[in-house]
Amino acid sequence: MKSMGKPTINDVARLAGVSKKTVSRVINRSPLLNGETRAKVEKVIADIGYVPNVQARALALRRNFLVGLIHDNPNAQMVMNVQAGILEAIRDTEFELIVRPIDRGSSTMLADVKNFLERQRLYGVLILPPVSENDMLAEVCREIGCRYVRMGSTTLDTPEHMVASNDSEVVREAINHLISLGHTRIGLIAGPHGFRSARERRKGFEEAVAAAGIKLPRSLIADGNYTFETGLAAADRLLDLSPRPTAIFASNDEMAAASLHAARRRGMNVPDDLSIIGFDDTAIASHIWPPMTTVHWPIISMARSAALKLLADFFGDDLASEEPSMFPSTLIHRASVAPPRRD
Amino acid sequence: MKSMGKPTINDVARLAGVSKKTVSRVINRSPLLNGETRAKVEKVIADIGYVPNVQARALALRRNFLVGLIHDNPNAQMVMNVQAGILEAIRDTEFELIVRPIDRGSSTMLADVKNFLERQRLYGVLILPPVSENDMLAEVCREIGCRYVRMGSTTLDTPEHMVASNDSEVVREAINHLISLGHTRIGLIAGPHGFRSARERRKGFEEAVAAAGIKLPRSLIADGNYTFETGLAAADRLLDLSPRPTAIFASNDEMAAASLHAARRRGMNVPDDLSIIGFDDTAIASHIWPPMTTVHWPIISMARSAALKLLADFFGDDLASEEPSMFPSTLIHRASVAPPRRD
DNA sequence: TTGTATGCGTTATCAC
DNA sequence: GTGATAACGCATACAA
Repeated sequence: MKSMGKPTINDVARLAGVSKKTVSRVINRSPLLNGETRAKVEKVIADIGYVPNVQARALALRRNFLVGLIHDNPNAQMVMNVQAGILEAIRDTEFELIVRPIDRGSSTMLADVKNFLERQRLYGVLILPPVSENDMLAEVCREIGCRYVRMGSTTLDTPEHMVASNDSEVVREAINHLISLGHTRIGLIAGPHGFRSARERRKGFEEAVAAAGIKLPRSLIADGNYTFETGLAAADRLLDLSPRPTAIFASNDEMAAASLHAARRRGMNVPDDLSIIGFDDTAIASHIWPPMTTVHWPIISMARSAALKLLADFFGDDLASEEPSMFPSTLIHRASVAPPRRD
Repeated sequence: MKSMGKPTINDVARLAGVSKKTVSRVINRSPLLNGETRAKVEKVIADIGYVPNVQARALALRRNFLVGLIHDNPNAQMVMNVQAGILEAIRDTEFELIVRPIDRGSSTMLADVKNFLERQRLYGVLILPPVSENDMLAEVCREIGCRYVRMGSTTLDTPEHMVASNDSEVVREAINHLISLGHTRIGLIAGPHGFRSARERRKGFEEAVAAAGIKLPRSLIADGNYTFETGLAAADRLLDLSPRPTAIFASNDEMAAASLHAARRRGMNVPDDLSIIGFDDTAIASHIWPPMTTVHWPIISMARSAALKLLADFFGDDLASEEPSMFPSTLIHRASVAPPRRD
């Protein structure tokens, strides 16, 4: 009896009276296999509790059954949501999730990622914004032959490599809502330059304002960095203006929460003295007081779908490859918006 | 020239005129090696850009260079913080992080984890609360021979397998602070039964109240589940009481934020009508208005330290094994606490 | 449909 | 100190 330790494919083959290759075929669901043989092998596998060795398999296949998540410090809640979506997609499969944060400013970023992908030989990677907007990164994946799917705020790649939302459109809708309520002095807290999502959201804002024939002084646009602190500074700049804006659209929830914070710090009332709309619909939006009107960004669904796309040829194309590539965001009405106060 | 694709250990051996094993010794820093031979091999490695194949290595060593994170749905911010801490510890090493959420109610949980560990052959795993409190899980790790470090709110294991905080102690301090301000009707929103952290925090609360000679009607303790929604319900129950509590200690920030939400929904003012203290010091605590007094739980440091402990024998014991096992939490004073209003 | 021989790239054994 | 050879456990090519 050589069956020390964990049973291997050899043990199964010996006990079932077949060759290793046959066992291998059973495991990999080869279609051309006698039903009886298959049943016999499967019984042995179940009996002795055989589990294929992933390392050996990875070596032979030159490929791991790991899904990578590449991201560059967007906010915590978003990364968690994405992870939740991916994990939902790979639940009950043999895939596992490996997390890889990178430093988008770093000059060695591309080389780092390349190194990472070559070393780990992942089955595929999901790339989050904002790094997902970097075309060279996608090019690296293609070069190496690593599957990839990018997430973003607008279409960046072909459908099988992309899952996107329609940010500019939904922001237009949000701003129109403010305008229809009577707001004309609306401030924008923009996201960081270079972020496609920031550009798209700003574009939607500017288009809506322009379409309504409202002229937009440059001072009503304050730059933020998607963080609470920069949001606070931007909101303060906006609220120092005279006349003050009666509404603020912040390019993400953190900065929107910061606007609320800044307003209340000055003793202002939301929404009576100031209406606020955020973007993302993260937990904080519904947890703060008053509950905040915001754009629901279907990040979990997007991530799940992206993961399914990534695994399309594993699942056999039928389902996964038909995953949608566009996920419309929607405006969620809560309590941080009201008509402007009559002066 | 057989050097297609990526260079292997064979290429290095051939070019350097030595055997594979010698190259292997260089890679693994074997002490018994001629300095000249080593230099020669290292030059070739650098010249052709050889990188060891992790899959082959994993197969031969029966062990991967992966660190696992096992957790069961604590809040998002906490998981992200832990990931940040781990990633900080393994930055610039060959280790990668693999994330594994599990279902603590599931009857197959232990088997699932065992399966996961046996399949992936991780270098080690970090276990987050509340599952970290499950001794059988640790036993599974030991059985399999997988390194592990548990995180928790009190000592659960030997120092090399444990990183803990002193929850009951710091909660006592927090409650004493309320009492010193003149509060005598203090409500507790407890965490879920079965969570050690919940028990520790409740213990600290009860001890402080008892020590001050305050009698604690059962009605002043409301059960929550560490989620915003259950916090909301618990806070409502507390605020429906007559007389109302003048202060609430919530066992985590989410429930504390919910208490603030509930109070403001009734038109109450925080801290004038109600003082609130939370636990964790997650982002929401400082982002909401008023900024919330809470207990800072040094989760990132704990996670980093836990990861270093896990990698202790890889790094060579000197540094990592001296990582502290106890991380004291501290009370952060912000604006959600004030003396009780005179009736 | 099934079996045989061989490769994947590393580490371990045990000689020299 | 160093090298030949055998694991490690699975998949692929090609035969049968």
